[in-house]
Amino acid sequence: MANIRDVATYAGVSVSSVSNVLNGRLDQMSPATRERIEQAMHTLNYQPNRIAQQLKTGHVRMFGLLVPSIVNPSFSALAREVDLAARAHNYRVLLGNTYRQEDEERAFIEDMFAHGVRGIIVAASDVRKMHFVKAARQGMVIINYDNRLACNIDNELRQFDSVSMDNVEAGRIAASHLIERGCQNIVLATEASLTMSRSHKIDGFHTVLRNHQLTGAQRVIEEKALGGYGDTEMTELGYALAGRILNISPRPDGVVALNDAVGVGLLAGLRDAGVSVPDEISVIGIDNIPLSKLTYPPMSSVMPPLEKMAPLMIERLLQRIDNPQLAPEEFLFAPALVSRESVRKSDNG
Amino acid sequence: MANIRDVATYAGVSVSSVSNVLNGRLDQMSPATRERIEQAMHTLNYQPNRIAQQLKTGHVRMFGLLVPSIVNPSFSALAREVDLAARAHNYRVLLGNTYRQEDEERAFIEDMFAHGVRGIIVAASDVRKMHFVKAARQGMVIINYDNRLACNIDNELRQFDSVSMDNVEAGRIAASHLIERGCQNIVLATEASLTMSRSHKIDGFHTVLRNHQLTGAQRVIEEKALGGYGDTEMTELGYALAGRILNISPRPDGVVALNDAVGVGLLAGLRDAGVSVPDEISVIGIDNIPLSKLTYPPMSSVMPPLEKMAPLMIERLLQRIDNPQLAPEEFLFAPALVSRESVRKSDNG
DNA sequence: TTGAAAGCGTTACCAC
DNA sequence: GTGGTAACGCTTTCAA
Repeated sequence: MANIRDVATYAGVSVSSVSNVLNGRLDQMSPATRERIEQAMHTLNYQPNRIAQQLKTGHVRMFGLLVPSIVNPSFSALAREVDLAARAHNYRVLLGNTYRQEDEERAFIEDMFAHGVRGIIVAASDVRKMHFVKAARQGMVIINYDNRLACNIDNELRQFDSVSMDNVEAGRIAASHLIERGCQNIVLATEASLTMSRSHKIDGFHTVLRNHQLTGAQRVIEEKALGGYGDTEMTELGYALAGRILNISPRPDGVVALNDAVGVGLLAGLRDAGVSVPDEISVIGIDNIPLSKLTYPPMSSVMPPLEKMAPLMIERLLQRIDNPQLAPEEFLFAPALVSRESVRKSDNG
Repeated sequence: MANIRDVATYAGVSVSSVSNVLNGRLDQMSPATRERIEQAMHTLNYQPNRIAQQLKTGHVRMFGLLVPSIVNPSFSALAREVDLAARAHNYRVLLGNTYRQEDEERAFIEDMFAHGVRGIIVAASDVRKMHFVKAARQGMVIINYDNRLACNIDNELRQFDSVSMDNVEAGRIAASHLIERGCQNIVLATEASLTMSRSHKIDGFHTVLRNHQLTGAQRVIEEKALGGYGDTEMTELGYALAGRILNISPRPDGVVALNDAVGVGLLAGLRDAGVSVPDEISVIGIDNIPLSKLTYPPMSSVMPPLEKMAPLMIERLLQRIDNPQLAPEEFLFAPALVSRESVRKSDNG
């Protein structure tokens, strides 16, 4: 493989001139030289060595993407969009599956440093953990996707950008949709352990309840997921919750699932119990994974605008690497309703 | 960040001694020196700079993984296993989504070269394409997953390892299972365009037909997928095929889907047509994606042993990078039946 | 057992 | 406009 020196020799110029065309400093040479150099690059099939470039400049065109598990459809969708957005800037993405294990996360961060990666996107992990904070202090630009950041954290102390769907709004949209379609007795089905995004969704749900004076009974039905980060635990949880919900009296006529995986389980559980969706109970999920359009009935959901969020994350990564002084910010994206067939039609529709 | 020189200075030794402990050449120094150096590394929190190492040695501890789309569950499962296997050797995985576009594939390969990556796994793409062949010639070690390699290619000419499930066997297992459970009139549902893995599956299917004298009628039902590499096109295809199959007379009582995505669509199509699975028609898929256990009824399938295949691929990558003379080989893995509830119970069960 | 020094392929600064 | 050259952080060879 030809290197910069070969090109220089072939074109009869100095290495620095070649480097100049490589870096777009075209004002520093005559068109003729430039022509000659480009010619040489072409005939020698020259590809600049990124590693050497990097050793000089200190960075690679790569970002890290840390996800709990790429097999989780929400995260593979994220990975795809992030990859696409990164590609648009000629960056590649390094994948890390951590299963939320701290040591895997730590190892990932160390590797990113060692490889000269300057920015990473951390999905659905508590970014306040020591290793993230330390990494940020050492100059790693970190963006937190699906915020688990306390929203009231002191702005001065904020170290990370945070990009997420407005989960309060998502909870609100889901609940309102059920009510608009005529549900009178709705509940929310969730995993028991609280994360920021989960409590935001629950907040949104409660807002709607309040506006419609639907208080009173226990309306948040929760269950602890079984251990292990199996890829179907959320679904199994949803299945279990279906039974719980059917035992409530009076029986709910609508349920919002904290996420689509739970919703899919719910659908299965209700079906096995012989309850018809949406005739007897309406179900709506949150997250809109591809699977949701394939369930029976196709499940309505609330969708994060991933194809906008991923480009923003990449944009911010780029900007903050370029200018480390830039203060981290919090970005909230408005979710949208995706109406399919798991929610009853309006009485007057 | 401390560098090797800082460590050397701090420990009062030369850079080369530090390099020696870094590279495990412990026989070349007194235990005392070694001790001192390790001490220094620790107190300075030294992390060797991989980029610099790489510039010298010429390679990074990274592999590339080229997939059509990470959102496709078969490939996210692959990505997970490959990542895991790579991690076990302290390698990281660079992801490339190509949607089977040639220019994306080419760009990916170029990037891999530029970043010093020495080995890539190419999933489900025709590896005989010029850019792969060229890359191999230039020293990139390529492993082809889910073989689209002509199996009768001259061994002398083989440039790539090929690792895949034995697709003939997979087709055979699926068809036999239907027949053992009492189906008398089985068909295979597939996308129309032929790939190696598809025709192997069809071969296996035909073998069974022959053994049971079930020849005669048209038994391979195919349909062209609509363009675009949407992530649900296979499923929509399956949905369409359901209608076609119900029109066959006499109506089939069992169908093997070329892959699980098609199978899921088939299930949906049959359900919407009011046909009960497995009572009226049995369905079995091939590939065993996580989704298949969540369908209604949970879909039986034939499973590639990914958790064995991924480590082998990494192993081979490592070996062939280490020893470029090593001849490429073809590895075939025996698939296994995953019996769920979309196939009728035996008459005598 | 240790150290000095020559690269690896680039970039960037400074002379010419 | 162009060219020379010192880094960047490491590995490796060779001499001490």
